[in-house]
Amino acid sequence: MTYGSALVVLADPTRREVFERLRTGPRPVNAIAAGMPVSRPAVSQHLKVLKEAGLVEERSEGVRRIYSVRREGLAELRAWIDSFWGDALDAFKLEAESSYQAKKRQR
Amino acid sequence: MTYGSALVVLADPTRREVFERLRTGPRPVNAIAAGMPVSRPAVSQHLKVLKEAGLVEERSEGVRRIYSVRREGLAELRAWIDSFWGDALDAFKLEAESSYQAKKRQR
DNA sequence: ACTTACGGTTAGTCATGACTTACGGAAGCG
DNA sequence: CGCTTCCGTAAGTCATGACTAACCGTAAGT
Repeated sequence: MTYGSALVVLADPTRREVFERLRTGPRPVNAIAAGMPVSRPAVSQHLKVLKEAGLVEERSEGVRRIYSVRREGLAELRAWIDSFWGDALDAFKLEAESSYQAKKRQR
Repeated sequence: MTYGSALVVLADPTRREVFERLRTGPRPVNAIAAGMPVSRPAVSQHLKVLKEAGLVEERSEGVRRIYSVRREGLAELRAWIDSFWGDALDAFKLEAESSYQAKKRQR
C-alpha cells in the first residue's frame, strides 16, 4: 500500500514544501533549507522520511547530499486517484488489495 | 490549496477506508461503519472532515444520511501530482501559487 | 593538523488529532 | 404518543509526530 505512505508523507505542509522545492531539479540540503521557516535538521528529517517513502533519491557529491524527486514514488498514488474515475479494472485491482486489516484495535 | 487538504484528509488510514468504502457507490453511515474497527461516531467524524474537504457529498433520505464520493474533490490533487511529470505549464501555474507562507512560526 | 562548511542523529518538548463514552434531536413504527 | 433506529455533537484521553538544541562525523581548503 505505498499510495498510503505517499499520502501520509505528503500530508505535512513543511514536508510537502521540501518536496516541491525539488520539482525544479536536484538540490543539496542547504539550498532546500534556505529561506524555510524551520531549522536545517528539520529539513533533514523530512528528507529522510521522503526517502524512506520512495519519493526522493539521494546521491552524495563530496560533502553534500543531493536530493531529487523520484516520480515512480508518485505513480501508485496517481493510479489510486485515477481508480475513482470509474476505471473498472484499476478499481477492482486496488480494492482486492485493500481489504481492511483490523489492526488498529491491537494497539 | 485544496490539494493540500485532500492530502491531509486522505492521509489517515481509517478515514481513507471510509472514503474507499464509498467507491462502489453511495452508502448510509451505518453501512460504512459496519465491520470497521472503530466506533460509529468515529466514522461520523471522519465523514464530516471528508465533507469539509469537498471529497464527499451528503444527502438526507428520511432519517439516514447518504454519503457519496465527490470526484471533483480529487481533481486538484490529481493535477498536482501530474505536474511532477514535467508538464511545464502546470508546473509553472502551481508553483506560482505555492510560495511558502511562513505561517508555522506564528503558532 | 586546524578550521570551516555540510548534513545526519539524538533527546526531549509540545501541539495536534483520532478515538471513546455519553448525550440529544429527528424520523419511522407499533 | 412511547420506542427504536439513525446519526451528529461534546468532552475528555492518549498516542503520534514535528520541531529545536546539541552533538558528531566527514570532506575540503589553508
